[in-house]
Amino acid sequence: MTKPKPSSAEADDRLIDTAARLFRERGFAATTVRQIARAAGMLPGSLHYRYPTKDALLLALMRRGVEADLADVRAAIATSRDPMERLRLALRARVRYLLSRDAATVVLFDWRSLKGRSRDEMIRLRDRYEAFWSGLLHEAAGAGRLRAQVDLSLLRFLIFGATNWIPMWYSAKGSHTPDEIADAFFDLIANGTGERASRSRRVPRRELVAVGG
Amino acid sequence: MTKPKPSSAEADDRLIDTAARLFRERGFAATTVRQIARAAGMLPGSLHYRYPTKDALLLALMRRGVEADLADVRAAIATSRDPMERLRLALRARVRYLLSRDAATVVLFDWRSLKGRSRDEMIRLRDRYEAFWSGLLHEAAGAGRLRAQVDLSLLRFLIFGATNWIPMWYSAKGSHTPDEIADAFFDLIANGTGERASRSRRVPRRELVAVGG
Amino acid sequence: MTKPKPSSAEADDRLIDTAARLFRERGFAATTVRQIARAAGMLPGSLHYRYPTKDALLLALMRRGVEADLADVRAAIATSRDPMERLRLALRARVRYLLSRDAATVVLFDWRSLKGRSRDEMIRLRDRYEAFWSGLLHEAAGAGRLRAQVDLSLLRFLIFGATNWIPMWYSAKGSHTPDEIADAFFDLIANGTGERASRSRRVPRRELVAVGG
Amino acid sequence: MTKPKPSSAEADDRLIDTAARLFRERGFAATTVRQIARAAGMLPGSLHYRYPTKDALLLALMRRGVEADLADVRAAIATSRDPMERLRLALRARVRYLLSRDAATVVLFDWRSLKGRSRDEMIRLRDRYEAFWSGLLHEAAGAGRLRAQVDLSLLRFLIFGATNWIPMWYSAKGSHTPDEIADAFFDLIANGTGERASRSRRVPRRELVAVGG
DNA sequence: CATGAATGAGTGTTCATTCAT
DNA sequence: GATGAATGAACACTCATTCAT
Repeated sequence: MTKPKPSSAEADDRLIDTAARLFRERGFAATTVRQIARAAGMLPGSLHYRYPTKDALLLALMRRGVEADLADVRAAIATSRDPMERLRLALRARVRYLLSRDAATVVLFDWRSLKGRSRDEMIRLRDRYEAFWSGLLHEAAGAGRLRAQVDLSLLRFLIFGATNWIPMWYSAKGSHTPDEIADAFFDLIANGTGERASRSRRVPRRELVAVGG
Repeated sequence: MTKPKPSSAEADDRLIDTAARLFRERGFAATTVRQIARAAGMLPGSLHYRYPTKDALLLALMRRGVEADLADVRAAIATSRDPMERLRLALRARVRYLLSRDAATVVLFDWRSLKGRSRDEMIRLRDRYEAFWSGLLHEAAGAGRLRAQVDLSLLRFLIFGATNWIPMWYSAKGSHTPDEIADAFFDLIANGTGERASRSRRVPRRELVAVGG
Repeated sequence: MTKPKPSSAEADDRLIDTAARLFRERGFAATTVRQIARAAGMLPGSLHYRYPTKDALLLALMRRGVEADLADVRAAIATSRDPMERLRLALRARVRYLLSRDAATVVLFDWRSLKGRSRDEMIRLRDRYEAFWSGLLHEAAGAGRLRAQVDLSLLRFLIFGATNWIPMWYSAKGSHTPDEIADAFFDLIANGTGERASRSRRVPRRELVAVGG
Repeated sequence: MTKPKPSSAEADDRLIDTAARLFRERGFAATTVRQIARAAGMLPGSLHYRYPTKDALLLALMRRGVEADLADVRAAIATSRDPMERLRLALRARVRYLLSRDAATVVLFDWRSLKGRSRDEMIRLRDRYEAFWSGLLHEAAGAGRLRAQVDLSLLRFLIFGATNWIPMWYSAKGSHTPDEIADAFFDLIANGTGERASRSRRVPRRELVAVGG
């Protein structure tokens, strides 16, 4: 029941995935269409048959990326109604996504390569994505789960920065799983680095100590 | 008493600064030497007279960058002996540096463009820089100023990620100064997002217990 | 029945022939790929599509040259079994070849432009070619057709030098055909410039005998 | 009594000699003025101070070369009045000259690099040189020392070719001195390769007689 | 007189893109 | 529909030459 010939959609996927991998490894500008075509088992002409320009390929790749990202995160948080839990789940999904999809890294680091309308579109998508996370944070703040002094905008930037940077140092051979990293970051951001007990001077606060565990 | 002609060192600086700006704006691979030369008010030949290759220019630019960075941070923390204060001052210096020097961003995002020995050298410099920050964190941990459970390595990655990402969203016209951003990040990381007072005052805060689960 | 479009092989030949002509006229280093491309009716990009570098074009051109050379000479001598006749036929073929193929002159005068492996390969081919001629000379010497005192190595160098230099002065409008030149050279080398009759008839002619001493 | 500073003439000589060596090793077009200047211990500007263009340097070098050549050969033959001996001495001087002066090889192989008037001048000098050798050969022919059938023009080309090619294979570590090579060539050309004794002894050897036409 | 920093036209080469098949 | 040979504009870089000092 396998298809005798790769369907158009299959070849498209292969192209997108190959391009995403190469763009992540070397950057968009430093990757040639020949390299992509060869790695995908075709010739430059065939690549351009599917995507008229290199820019179009990048845009297609990024579009898929951000859509899948948002879908993943939305699906992840659907299982809980608790604002902080939803944040934690969103963070987990985000980190998992960043580390499993080459396109994610490409979206983060190569959006400068887009020009004109493509660029505008990606900025629009990024804004939508940020708005979604802002929503999550406001949810938590509105429920009184964040200190009043916290600047939600800066908090979002901190979370984005910390997570977006993970692909720069993460190694699959390292000692942490994506979920462990996400949880550790969440704990650090939620509870801070300070010794709670000493600061509040009071009782042990076991439950909080347990959090990062 | 100004020099009637740009000295060699001045022309060098102008070149480095111009290149850093363009590399930050468009990326190393997407910037042509002609663009750099023209923006610096010279011709391609003159650029190559000073830096034999585009790669050499990138390396020179990065070398200056990391050296100035470490020097700035070291100078900033010298005014205090309190580990947490030193961390806060280091963070301030780091953020100020990232936002004032184009080369800083280039070091972060274009090190992949280096090859061979240049790449090795930059990795060595980066490791030295990370070791310095590790030292700062261990200092604080050793003084009992960080919760024992905190993974210092992940903490460092969180700090690096959050700060390294600032140039991606910072706007000089925005409402925060670099120091305010640094302090806000420091506060978030040190104290977390949770309500301190309410926590010690109120009921068990189950939701937080659940978080780490 | 002519092909409506130049086949790939035809374009290759045209390129090689054009390059050979220009290299012979101006030398390899003094010829630009643009000149070659234009003379062959194409653009620089098309030239590099067939030969990745200027060096590769030179090597390909030389390879063809030496192979055709040796093949021509081998074919020419196959019609005789007399060692001296074979030498004469080889010389004729060699001269004809030198004057009909631009690549021959390029091989002689531009091999210094090759580097690394290409150079090694050409030196290997040249050695093979010289060994072939050494064989022809030893054949003649072994058959007692050369004076015993003749240094075969120097004789070969004399023959090579005299013939290799022909393209430097030969003009198609001149009064000698390639075969006439070859035969004249052969005669001079085989019989010398001296008066045969007088020598065999008369007294010792010491002075001449002494000359070669 | 040594000069404290290199005189203008000394620097000129050093420049010419260095350029001659490099041109011989790599060819004129493949040698840069920077390489020449550096090898001569100066900077490009200083080189151009003495010779306005690279072409002018080549011309100066060649001029010196051909003049010294003719002077050497003329001096060498002055010691004898016997036409054949004079030829032998001229050949010796020519070979010695070719192997001791880089400029000699440059004159032979890089005259194509000259353009316009420089080229015309060198051709004029070359013609004068050839005329001188033609004179030597006519002298010998007029004295009845060459077979009547010998084409003096082709004989001259043979001699020039054989000798001009010597720098291509000569090695100072080889087993022959320049004079030995010259004498061997002279002997071969004067007496040929054939067995004198056998020729006069045996039957006609028609085939060989026929060869020279 | 001599220099060496600076030049800009030109080099070999790359590469996204096209188009005849 | 899909290919791959061919394109030409643009690239990083070279180098003979200039000129202010």
